Amino acid sequence: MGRSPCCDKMGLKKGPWTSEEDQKLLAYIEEHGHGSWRSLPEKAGLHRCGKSCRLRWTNYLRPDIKRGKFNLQEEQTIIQLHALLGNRWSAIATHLPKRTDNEIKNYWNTHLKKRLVKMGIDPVTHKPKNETPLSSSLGGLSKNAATLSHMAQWESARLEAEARLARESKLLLYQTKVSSSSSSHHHLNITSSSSDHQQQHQLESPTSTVSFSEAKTEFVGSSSASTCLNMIKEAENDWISSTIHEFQGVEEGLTGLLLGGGDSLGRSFSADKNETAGETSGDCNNGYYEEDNKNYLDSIFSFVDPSPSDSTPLF
DNA sequence: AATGACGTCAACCGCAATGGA
DNA sequence: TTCCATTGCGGTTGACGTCAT
Repeated sequence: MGRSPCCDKMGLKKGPWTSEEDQKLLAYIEEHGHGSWRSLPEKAGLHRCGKSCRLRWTNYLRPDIKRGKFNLQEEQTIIQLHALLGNRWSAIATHLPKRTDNEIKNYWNTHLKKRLVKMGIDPVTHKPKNETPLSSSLGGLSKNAATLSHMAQWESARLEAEARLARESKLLLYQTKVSSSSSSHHHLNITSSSSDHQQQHQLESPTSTVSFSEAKTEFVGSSSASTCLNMIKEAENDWISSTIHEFQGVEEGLTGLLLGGGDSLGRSFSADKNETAGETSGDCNNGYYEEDNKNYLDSIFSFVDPSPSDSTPLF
């Protein structure tokens, strides 16, 4: 299997994008769609490899991207989905529609992972690092863990299929719209009837300073494609909503854990005391963390096996 | 004010998956 | 079925900003 030679070509620019490059890429995609990424740079007059262009588009220039701080709901969703899916960033991103996989990955690595580690939870397994005392107190942990693992595999496969469908649908939708709006050079119209609200994103690149106030994203209808997307999105949202809802069934579980997580990211929480506890007590505050860990595990295992409560089983 | 440590995140690298010929 | 070009994905890097000393 040969590697793509595009990145090996000499003379291609690398590194941060300039506003001029952003404009060129944006203008080209608005008018023609991205088509083949490999041939795009030449056609768009960019001295970049196609891969670099694709990355810049998907991670930054795309109009349907929400930037800025993650809110509590998003943080919870990421942690919950990570517990299910592991480092499947693209699958996780599917359920945070306006966030890119790269952004989620970065956020996890720089914020959420550290928070879990600080609480003595293994960010890979989402289990306490020192499992022995806690697991014995919980009882049946290994059985539950196996169940969780099995379910995660099943869900993982399902999510992949869903993500693929959603991607294909979005692509179809976008291409349809681009071809029908070729007269507009500065207004990028993307249609999605699944979106209740029309949003105008004003994005400002930390690298370049291109303003997207002109790249108005207007969601107008392309009926068949949008209907298709709608259906997929509704099904997806139904599932993820019920899943997250189940997951959050033990309210003091993850939510409590997050609220009590307390590190520099406590910015979104009013958790001064917890921050103090987390940072000043170091690894000594075992009682505090054990309680958190138990809540955390409770939330996961309630999700896996809700039988003790009156929750409806998911499967 | 200087500088070193640390945190953040855009961008790159390279492998895997996919799809068309 | 096989080969190969292309795309997707996740891990990693490095530039830049901020904070601490």
